[in-house]
Amino acid sequence: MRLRFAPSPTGTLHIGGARTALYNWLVARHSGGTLVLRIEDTDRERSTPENVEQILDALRWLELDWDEGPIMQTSAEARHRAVIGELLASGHAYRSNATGDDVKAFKALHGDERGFRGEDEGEGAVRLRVPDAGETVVHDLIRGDTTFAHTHLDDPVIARADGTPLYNLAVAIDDLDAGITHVVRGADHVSNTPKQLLVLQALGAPQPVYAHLPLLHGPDGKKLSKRHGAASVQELRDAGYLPAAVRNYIALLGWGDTDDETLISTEQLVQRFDVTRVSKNPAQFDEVKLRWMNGRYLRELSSEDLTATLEEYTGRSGLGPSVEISREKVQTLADFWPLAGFIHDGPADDPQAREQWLDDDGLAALAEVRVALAAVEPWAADGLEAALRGVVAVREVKPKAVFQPVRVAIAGTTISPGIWETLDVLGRDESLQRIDAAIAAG
RNA sequence: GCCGCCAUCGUCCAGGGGACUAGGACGCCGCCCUCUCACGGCGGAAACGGGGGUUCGAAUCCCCCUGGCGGUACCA
Repeated sequence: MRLRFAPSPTGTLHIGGARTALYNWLVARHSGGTLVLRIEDTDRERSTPENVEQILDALRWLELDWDEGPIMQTSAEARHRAVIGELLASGHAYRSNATGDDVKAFKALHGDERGFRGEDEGEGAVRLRVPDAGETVVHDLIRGDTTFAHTHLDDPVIARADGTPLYNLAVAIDDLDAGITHVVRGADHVSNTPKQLLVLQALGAPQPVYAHLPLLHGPDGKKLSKRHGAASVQELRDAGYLPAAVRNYIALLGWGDTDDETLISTEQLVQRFDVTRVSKNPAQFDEVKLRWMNGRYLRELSSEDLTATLEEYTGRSGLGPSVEISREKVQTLADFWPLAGFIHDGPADDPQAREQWLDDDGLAALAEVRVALAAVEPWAADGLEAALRGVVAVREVKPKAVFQPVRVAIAGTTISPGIWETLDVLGRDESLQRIDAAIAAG
């Protein structure tokens, strides 16, 4: 079994493309097949080394490897031209100057459901001759058989007038040459498939097995785009998602096991994935669910691993203690710094929080806290909690009336990790200093 | 327009003639926990697009309609 993944070289690996890559990868790993990576484009302008490298980068981040490639499709143009010549010589194709308008005119004359048939003019674009009778049926692992009557098919253009190959010719030939046995790709290609099959048939070549994946849409049912938040794996990476969580989530977009489980390790995915069970319905990408899932994966990481991941993500070091007290509160890597950055960079500036909690009552409470804290020995969460609760008891107020002013004093905002854990991490000197500063500012 | 595909909670997935009072997950709502934000726990609302068939029986099979999507390029 040989599969291929052929992303377009636009420099962005869209989520749909990522899922296609994942599914190919899962099938290959599950069956011990070979996965070939091909950068698919007949347009040299777009296939820049930078763009290709970005695609590869995204694939590597997802931790999807390949067995052969990457191969640039554009490098095979000579072969494509040879095939075109062959098709022309055998009468399976012809040259014609017919334009899109000519095709429309033909249909107006012969009826809308009648496919375009051109004349051999000896020059112009190369069109494949579709047989007048019969039909081409696409056998699909996911969708079953789809029949296309030849009478409905237009003679497709397979090469430009200058002889450069077009997509439907190029993919067919490239897959053939690469010995691809299984083509797993997006459902937007089903209508193209009969054209590719006709090329193969004209060449007397064997056809691969197809599996067309349902399309992916954004939350509004429209095409997935930046407007929906992250739309590419590069954006997902920047947004602080874990590759394992992304793999898990994306695998479930269009596929579900007989079980009702939703948290499935990649190892399990490889073991259980069955392309024939892939859904035929288009799916919507829902970042909210991905966030939830990412949080679950984040919490499964050991503190050491989480710290290392977070240090790489933020570019900071010495994050261990603050990560430890924040891990229950973040869903993505990006959530960490806004929550706990104040521990390292000093209190945040949130005037509203100060105004609300550092009023006369708050300041009075803070002053008592300052005294109580100074006596704590040793400086550890347990003793810190006891001291703070002591102040609450003496002042006979709600805990919040004491804790929030302290929080605002040390964090600058009303949201932070647990208050005594934070004081613990901050240390005696820094904590008292921040409280003093808050009292002085008030 | 034409060709083709698809149709279960708001979303993702399960159920593929009787086990369905349609199941799970995210989200939402309520309660509990609670120093904020979260985590966690418990409970709840929430779907078979419509109409015809077939059948003793249809979410499940067939047809029509509707809706969505894709293709219809000298794009990929």
